[in-house]
Amino acid sequence: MEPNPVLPSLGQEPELLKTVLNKEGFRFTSQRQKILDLFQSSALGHHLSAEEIQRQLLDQGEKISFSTIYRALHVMVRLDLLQELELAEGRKYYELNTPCMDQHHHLVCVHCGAVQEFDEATMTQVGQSESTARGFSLLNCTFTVYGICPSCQSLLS
Amino acid sequence: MEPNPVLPSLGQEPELLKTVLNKEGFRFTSQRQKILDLFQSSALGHHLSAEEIQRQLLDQGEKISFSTIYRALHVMVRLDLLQELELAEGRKYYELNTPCMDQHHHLVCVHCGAVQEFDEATMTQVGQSESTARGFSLLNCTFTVYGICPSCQSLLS
DNA sequence: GCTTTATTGAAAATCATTTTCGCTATTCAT
DNA sequence: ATGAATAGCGAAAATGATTTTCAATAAAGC
Ligand SMILES: [Mn+2]
Ligand SMILES: [Mn+2]
Ligand SMILES: [Zn+2]
Ligand SMILES: [Zn+2]
Repeated sequence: MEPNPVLPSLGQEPELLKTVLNKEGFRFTSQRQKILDLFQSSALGHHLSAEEIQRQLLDQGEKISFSTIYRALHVMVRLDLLQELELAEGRKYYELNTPCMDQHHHLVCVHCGAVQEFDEATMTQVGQSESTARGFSLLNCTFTVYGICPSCQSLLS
Repeated sequence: MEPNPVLPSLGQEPELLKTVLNKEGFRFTSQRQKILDLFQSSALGHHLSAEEIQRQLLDQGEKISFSTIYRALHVMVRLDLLQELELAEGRKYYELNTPCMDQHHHLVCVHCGAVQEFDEATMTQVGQSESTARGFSLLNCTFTVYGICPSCQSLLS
């Protein structure tokens, strides 16, 4: 559960989140700051769903409604602070956004839901070349590998 | 709208779908055959949602309920006849399954929803090596590139 | 400070998908 | 073929994550 030391500390200081929000006509609120803080303080490589965000904030004494959580997530995705992921069925996950060049990808255990991250420069290149080859302007690309993790393999065998 | 000439003609003859179903304890029904037929007769590279399946069947005079469509889709995914895709928000798409080695990937226009397919052997290799390196048993991997297609670019500029 | 209006929380709405249940149709043994 | 056992069907209700509504609140900017 260490704070992420690698990423630029956007929102680490309240100043910055407010600046980014106001630049686009959004308002700074304590709820949005708390949600961003949660991402900044959660373990590197951890992905949060709306439900987990609400539970964790509640654990630290902050009661925030789902409407507010979902609205905050959408705003932060639009501002490129967060990235939305479709790792598992039924719900979306969010993580701090990493600059396009350092994009990472995911290996998901379909049995227990464990997620591992990996970098692969090749991916971004392929995504880039495929999209330009067809005249698309690239927004982002996701590479997700589904399998069964070692511990689930031993449980199932 | 040509029938797909490349894939093995599973279900092209009623015999085969029945065989595959019965082998796993499922029953052959006319609804399941009609749904599979729809995939076989739709254009290569076309992806169908449950709603589109119902509409297209209705257009050809076959009324099938959503419960039946969803159940048939799940069965056929379990039997490896179909593959489930998460191309766009909010709904799932299905397509005839291609053998693992010939897996293809998708380029999606986030504005109009247009989908293009591309092959990229590299992907499967990376998925394979990443999963074995971490002790995962690989099930499948998806590479999806999001962008804006040429015609939407000109509309928006 | 004061005005404007974006944001909030609670509750209701949405909407793709799943489940329930009584009836029908397929399978398989006779 | 015939019949028993039961998987699958359709209609309608339920589910569950996400979105919207709306009255009250609180940022932003002058
Ligand atoms: Mn990640
Ligand atoms: Mn495809
Ligand atoms: Zn696992
Ligand atoms: Zn487009």
